[in-house]
Amino acid sequence: MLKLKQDHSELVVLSVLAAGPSYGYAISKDIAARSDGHFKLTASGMYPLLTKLEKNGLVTTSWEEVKASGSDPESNGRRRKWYTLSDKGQRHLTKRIELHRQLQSILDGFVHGSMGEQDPQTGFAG
Amino acid sequence: MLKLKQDHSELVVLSVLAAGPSYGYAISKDIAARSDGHFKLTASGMYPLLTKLEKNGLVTTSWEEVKASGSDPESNGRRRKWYTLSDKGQRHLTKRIELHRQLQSILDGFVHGSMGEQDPQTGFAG
DNA sequence: TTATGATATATCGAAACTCGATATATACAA
DNA sequence: TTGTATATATCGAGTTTCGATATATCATAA
Repeated sequence: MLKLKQDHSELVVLSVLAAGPSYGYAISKDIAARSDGHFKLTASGMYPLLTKLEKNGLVTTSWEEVKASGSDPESNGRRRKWYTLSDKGQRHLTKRIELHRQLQSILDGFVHGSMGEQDPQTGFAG
Repeated sequence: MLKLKQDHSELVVLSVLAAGPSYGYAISKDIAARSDGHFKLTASGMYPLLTKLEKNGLVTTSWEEVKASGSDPESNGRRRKWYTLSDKGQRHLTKRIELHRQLQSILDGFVHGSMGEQDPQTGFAG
């Protein structure tokens, strides 16, 4: 299990939303699935983050009432809060990715040669 | 100026020490120079980090008295605290780099294709 | 019917981290 | 003697982290 800092979480969530609107729980499952379980963004990390993104105007939101197939039409079903990447969000993501790549590039300069013998192509020794 | 989180700072400092022993101030200058000023690890970030590394046994330390060339032999000069990467520290660094590369690899999977038209080789649009 | 797990959103709070400001002291050059 | 560089270190207000907790619906099987 790899730890995701908020910075990385934001990058991943925005990237997921760049593919189309989604909601907290689905994003969480999506991240776990697409990382083979290596990344896990739990509720306590997800919702404050989504709230922050909304507050900063990077996403727009809307509620969906999820009715059960055979349920009472009068009853309130589960509620889903959908998040859609805004234009501002897309621009932010683009900059964020540029910054991420720049960081990696410089970081690699430091890391390079600090590991002794290992395959530089894969980054894994075992 | 790119922000370095403690995780990254630790990786960079350990990588610097993998090249040979150094001390706080020199490491700080080294990092600024080798990153063309993009990374800056200031005293308030550096010393707590080095103390933590020492506490965890990743580095060993020793003090050096830095005498001025023409100074009174009796006077106390400046004091330098040298940090040397321990075997445990080298093993930790190796694992840390593997983890870093694994993280990047998965992160790239999410980021890939979230930027629209741009050169995937360099990661920079402008 | 009941209980177990999945779906779904959200906050709390203790611990850890961040980073500019601050403190202290020596060395050296203008 | 004044300013800048060298050198280590802590303080503290603000932010981040993340397991625990709370609430409620839905689906399935015992």
